[in-house]
Amino acid sequence: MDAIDPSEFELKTLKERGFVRKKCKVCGTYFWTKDPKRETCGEAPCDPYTFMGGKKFNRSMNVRETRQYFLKFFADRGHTVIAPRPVVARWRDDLYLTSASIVLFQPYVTTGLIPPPANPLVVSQPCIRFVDVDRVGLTAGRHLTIFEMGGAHAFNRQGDWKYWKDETVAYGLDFLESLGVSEDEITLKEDFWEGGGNAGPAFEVIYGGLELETLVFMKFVESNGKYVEMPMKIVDTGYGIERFSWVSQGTPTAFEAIFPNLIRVFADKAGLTLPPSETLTRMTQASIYGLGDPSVADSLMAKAMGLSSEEYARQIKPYQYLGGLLDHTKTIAFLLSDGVIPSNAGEGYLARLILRRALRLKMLLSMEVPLEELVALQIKEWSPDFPNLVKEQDRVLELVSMEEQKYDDALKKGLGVLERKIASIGTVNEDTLMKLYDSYGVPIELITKALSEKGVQVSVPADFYSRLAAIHASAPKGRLGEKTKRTVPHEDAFAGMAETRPLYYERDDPEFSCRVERYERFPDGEFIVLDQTAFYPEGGGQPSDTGELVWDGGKARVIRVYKTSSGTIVHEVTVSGIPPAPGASAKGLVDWERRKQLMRGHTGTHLLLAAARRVLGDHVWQMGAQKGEEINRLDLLHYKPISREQINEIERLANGWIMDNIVVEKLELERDIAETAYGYQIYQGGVVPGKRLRIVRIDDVDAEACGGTHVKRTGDIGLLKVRSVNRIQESVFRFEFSVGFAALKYVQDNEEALSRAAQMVEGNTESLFEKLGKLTEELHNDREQIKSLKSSLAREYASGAEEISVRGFKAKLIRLKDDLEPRDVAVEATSASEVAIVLSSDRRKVALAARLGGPASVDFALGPLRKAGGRGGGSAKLLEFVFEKPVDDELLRSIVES
RNA sequence: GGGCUGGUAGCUCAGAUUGGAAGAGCACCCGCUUGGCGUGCGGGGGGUCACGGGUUCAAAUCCCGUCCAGUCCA
Repeated sequence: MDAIDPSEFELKTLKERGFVRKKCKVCGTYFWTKDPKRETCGEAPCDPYTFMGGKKFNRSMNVRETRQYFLKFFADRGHTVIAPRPVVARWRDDLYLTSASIVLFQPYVTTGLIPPPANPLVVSQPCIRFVDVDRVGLTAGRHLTIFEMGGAHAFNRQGDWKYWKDETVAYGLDFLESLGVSEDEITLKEDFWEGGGNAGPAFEVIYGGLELETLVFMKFVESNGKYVEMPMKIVDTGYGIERFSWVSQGTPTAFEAIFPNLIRVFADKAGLTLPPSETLTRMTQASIYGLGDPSVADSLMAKAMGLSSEEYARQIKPYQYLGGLLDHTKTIAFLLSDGVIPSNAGEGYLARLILRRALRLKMLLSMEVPLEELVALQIKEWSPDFPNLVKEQDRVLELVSMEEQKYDDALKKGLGVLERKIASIGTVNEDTLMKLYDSYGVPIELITKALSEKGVQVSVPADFYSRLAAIHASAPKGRLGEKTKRTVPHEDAFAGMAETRPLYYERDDPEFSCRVERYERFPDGEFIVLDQTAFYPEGGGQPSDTGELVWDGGKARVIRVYKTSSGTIVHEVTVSGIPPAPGASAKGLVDWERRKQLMRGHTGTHLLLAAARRVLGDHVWQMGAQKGEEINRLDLLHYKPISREQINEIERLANGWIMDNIVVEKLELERDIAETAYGYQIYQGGVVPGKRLRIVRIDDVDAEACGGTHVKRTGDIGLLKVRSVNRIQESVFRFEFSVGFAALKYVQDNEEALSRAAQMVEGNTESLFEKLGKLTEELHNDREQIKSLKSSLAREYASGAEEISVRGFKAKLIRLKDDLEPRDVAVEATSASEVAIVLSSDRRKVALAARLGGPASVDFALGPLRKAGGRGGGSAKLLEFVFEKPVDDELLRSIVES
């Protein structure tokens, strides 16, 4: 963004209250202050922290009291309090975590498509951000991965204007004043905020060196990479609940303010005595150096505190680790209880990342307690305000303990590799260090610790991480275009056409009448657009319908059907006869057996998902789905292997609902009504755009936002049979299943296969496995027998063979008459003589072997055999050669006897 | 979504660069040692070198694919 227009910040409120605009002589930011002599913006590190060392507000509030105070302040000023949402942003497909309160309203409220739940409104929203995860602890609690954002929002549009900049700034200043802060101590930094596709000018409200509020005037929306002004003008404010609580309590660091009890419990478990307040206060003062480059932060902070690096490491670092651990364990509790499953790929990696960071901090603090116990304490601490935490407690704790076990295993494995490396070559090279980290997941500090314990001098290169990043960056990029959404062919050609009226929702009839709007022929295909159609266009994992179109003088086979973003449905066809003229009336006929299978599959998918959630738990989430005439696919999120019994139970539940023949309702609901009635789980199949949602509801079994076609009653599915369940990546399981006739066919095919297998082993299906067990055993025994027969046969050949002398060693010259491997016979024959020369029955293969452990060798023959035209080679003890033509007996003799 | 490792005896792993007669430790079985247990010594059983192709006279080893597992990054 170019420089912001300064007039954006010239507000009546500020001028009336005596604020003037200045430029910070340190960071160059423009800011507003009542002190005309002020030269710096007020925020650390341009200014020192001054909010510590005593209570600066007129009241002391813990986090809950701060939240309540904040909500009441805005409720008293006409704002409606709304409930916070989960930290996992299920209602969005572009964002994973709730990172700000405005996230709740993007994109549909911010674009004006649907009205806000109230206006103006206020919410205290738990938010998770990982951007500053490196600084948590280092900055005394200024940075956290989880925090509550107090958001006061107003959504303004022409004809419905609430309030804009002046009132927003007034509220911001008044809020601080209500806490006893004088306006003289406040500065407002000019800023430009952007996120989630929106942007606008903003004020950062600074007190005592700390940013306490961000007041954003959202007025731009991103369009084709540029920001354009949008009709809606949104007040988007964020009040740092934890920071206000911190300042109000006057604690040395934020951790004591946020976790007044837990900090002591955690410290106890770590056997750690908390440093005296004065020390911590000095640490917080010095922590402005934690805002810069993290790699030098510690040495700068130690210097600022007047401590040696040893004293700093002993007194200060453990406290920072403790703060990090307090923060991380809270984040873990919230993340996991909202349904995130730790994983090595995809979104779950974020959860694993924070879990492993917590485990590392625990290690650095030499805490022996299981992480599970610490997370349980967080759940207990926060569940009065967030009851979902305790509801999901069992699963959360199970996941935490599984992750700790997993990490333990990984580290043991990695450190074992390191140990063996040291034992064998005495040291490790940089490649091994990289591999230990990249492939085994051993953190660098553990590697260095293990090395120094072993007394091995290896320094980790300073550019370790950047080299690692370079390895990852130089890796070839994956096939592009695979991820790109399937687009409508020649979409441009159909732009601007009217929406096609879909008939597939309102009627269940393969036949329909229509009018041809357009016919286009391109080198790669022919396309027809109709005024209305019963052909379902592909979408939501359901493939498009096929069928026929007939008009006067011609007809067409419909191969595939697409829907453009503007709602025009395009039929890809092969025309025979005369192409249709625009305006011609036509008749359509959908391949109904196929469509019926697809509808059964789609409704079946909903039932299977619902059954899996009943059997495995509410955390189960759809990760993808694809319908097909024969086979349907459903990928589900789950954190441990799914047993045969569970699969059977899921199948049984789904088929029970099928037998109950439940009505499948299709409802049109307002988005927020649907969300309230059924929860965010309506987005299992993906987030659907639009103001109103089509909800497919199967009594109290399942309700999902879905644009697909469904059967009328569950009984129409007939039968649902799971064919296989495979883990396609960690924590994602792919169910393949069939419905209706395809399911029946699958069962029949299986039966057929089983009975054929039984026939092959000359048994019946009952005795099949017993029979197979016997056969396997026999096979094994026979193999052993063949082996021993071969060796006795070889010994027989050896004993009957002509004995000659080769290089002074006793040798046997064997000519095989059977189809035996010369090599095997030669090896075997060395038990009878020191050297064996074996010629195959077709006289094209020669093997020479010398007895192991003896002085004899056969490498002398290498040259002559090669000279004679043989291809082959081997070792001093074993040679093997083949010849194009049968080898002459005399030639062989001359070679070996020479 | 992308990258990097790995899969060899019941277990932990070596062997893989440089293709040439499948290994070690632990566990198991037998014998000796001992009053007995442990120990020590000696011997033994146990292998589709994940699976499928390819290259080669010859593949655990090299190449391609599949499956399974781990890990890092976004």
